[in-house]
Amino acid sequence: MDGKEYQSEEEFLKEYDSSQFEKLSLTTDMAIFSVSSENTGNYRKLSKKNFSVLLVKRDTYPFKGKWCLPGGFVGIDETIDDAAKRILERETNLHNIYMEQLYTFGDVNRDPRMRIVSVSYIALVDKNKLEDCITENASWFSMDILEDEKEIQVSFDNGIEHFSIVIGKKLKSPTSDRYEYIIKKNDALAFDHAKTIVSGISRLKNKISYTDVVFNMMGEYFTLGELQQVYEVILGKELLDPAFRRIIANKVEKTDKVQTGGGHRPSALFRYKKNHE
Amino acid sequence: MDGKEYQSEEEFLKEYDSSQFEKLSLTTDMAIFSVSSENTGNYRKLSKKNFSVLLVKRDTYPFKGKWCLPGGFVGIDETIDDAAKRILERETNLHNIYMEQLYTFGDVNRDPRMRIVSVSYIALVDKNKLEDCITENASWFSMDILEDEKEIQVSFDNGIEHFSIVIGKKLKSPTSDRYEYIIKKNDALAFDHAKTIVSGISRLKNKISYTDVVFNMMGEYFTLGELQQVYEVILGKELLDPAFRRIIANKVEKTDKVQTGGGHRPSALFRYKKNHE
DNA sequence: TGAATAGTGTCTGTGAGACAATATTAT
DNA sequence: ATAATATTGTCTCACAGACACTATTCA
Repeated sequence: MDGKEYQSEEEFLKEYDSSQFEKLSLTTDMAIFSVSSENTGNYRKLSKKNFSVLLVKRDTYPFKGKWCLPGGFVGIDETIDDAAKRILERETNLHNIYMEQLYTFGDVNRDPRMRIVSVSYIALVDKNKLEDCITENASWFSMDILEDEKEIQVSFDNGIEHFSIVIGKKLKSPTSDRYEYIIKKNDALAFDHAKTIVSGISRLKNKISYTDVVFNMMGEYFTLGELQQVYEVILGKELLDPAFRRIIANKVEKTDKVQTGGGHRPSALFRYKKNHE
Repeated sequence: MDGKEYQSEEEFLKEYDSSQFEKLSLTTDMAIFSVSSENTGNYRKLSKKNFSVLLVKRDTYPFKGKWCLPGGFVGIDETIDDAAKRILERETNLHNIYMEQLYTFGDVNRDPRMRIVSVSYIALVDKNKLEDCITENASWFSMDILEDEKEIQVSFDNGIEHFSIVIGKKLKSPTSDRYEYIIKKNDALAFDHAKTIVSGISRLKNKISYTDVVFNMMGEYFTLGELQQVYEVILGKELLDPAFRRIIANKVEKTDKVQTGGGHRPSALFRYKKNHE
């Protein structure tokens, strides 16, 4: 595959439809993220929030019984974005979901059936609409993430099943921020989707601090405490109130609505301010 | 392509090899960037630097006579990264080049021949080795970039030919930093490579400020003035000396070599410091 | 009343922007 | 001597981290 030398671009391109370059199958897989809430029992306390991902149980070989990301094939007359959108809507029953291309995985043996290249996406779902998008075989898993210099450990839990993965990280180059991920432990996730999930988490974690993507996970109205919890759960660390409020100050606008009933001072409801400076 | 409803994941996956999902061709295209130098005539002055990209002239249809990014098909038994590396080495005669995946372009009609999806990469070449990698039909073009809120204009020049493109930008979502690019003017570049180049420029422009990727474009030894020029040319703006030196202070280490002969105070030669804090 | 969250004030240190000043060379 | 770059000093202002304090609700 590698040895042949081409004398010119012309010669090379002439071979574009030769049998040397067999066509292959293309799929898209989506890491659909949101933040789930869990009651604490204490009426005063806020609900515990969990960074969550939507997984689908495979009931056919290969990887029968394992969990995987929602995905499907890209049609020959269909844009990759369109395919991703189609799959997203089929899997969540929701529309107008935020979605962005993540990475294209192309290892030769990532699918045992045949050569399949996967263009992965991340998608973000309103945390108040988790219930609306549980279709057959799909389930939200909360994720507990432990990360250090060398590896990432993620524990998944959907209330019934529990499993965890360990992924090693290695910088692709000392000059870059790109990691090569190596699956060290994975009993429950199909294909290379463990890598996709970890890449997606990393993308979102970065992006939350320099874009407004979080608001795709919020309802129209939200309290700042709620918003802060979402930041904290994604970043995996606690934030100081005043600092947090400074950061998001010009991204949101206060409405005249308030939220009461929590056994504590009521909180103002805010709204995302589009086109802020 | 869109209408069919699947009762289950199983039913869906059963069809994985059905004719509904025809296989397609996959290529990779590379935006290979570097910084070229141009003599100023004045012995005192530093050479003028230009942000540059390597283009290849097509001598076959479609787009015969147009310029395009180096690229080629991904083999059925070949990783996408391997294909990219193979093409990069074929096109530049250089090894150990920095390379990272950029974006996967999958519009249905992006290639007039047939459905071809392209996984694009950016690559960065040592600015002292530009001459080493001019193969047949390939040429370095310097780029003059004018950017505002709505569009990007890039003028290309290789000393013989000159042309320019205009690309409109539109945020894909108000919450994101992702742009959709629309080609407004393009007479000289084949396929959708104008978009690829603009995406690549944008990626590099961002990445230069939070990673060390610049050093892939520098030789082993360099002066801080030279390094600053490279930053300036990529960022498209001038930097203040003290600020710049503060930023890169712990990324580089001073060597005992100096560079003289410039009609001005000699400059210390620095080296990239790997594993800095 | 007290537990819990909501919301604000302010001190401090870090770091970027800006400008000024000095150093050193080849012609 | 001069034009050009090399290099360092320092002032100021913006902003993040940290901590303290006040406000308000409901079982």
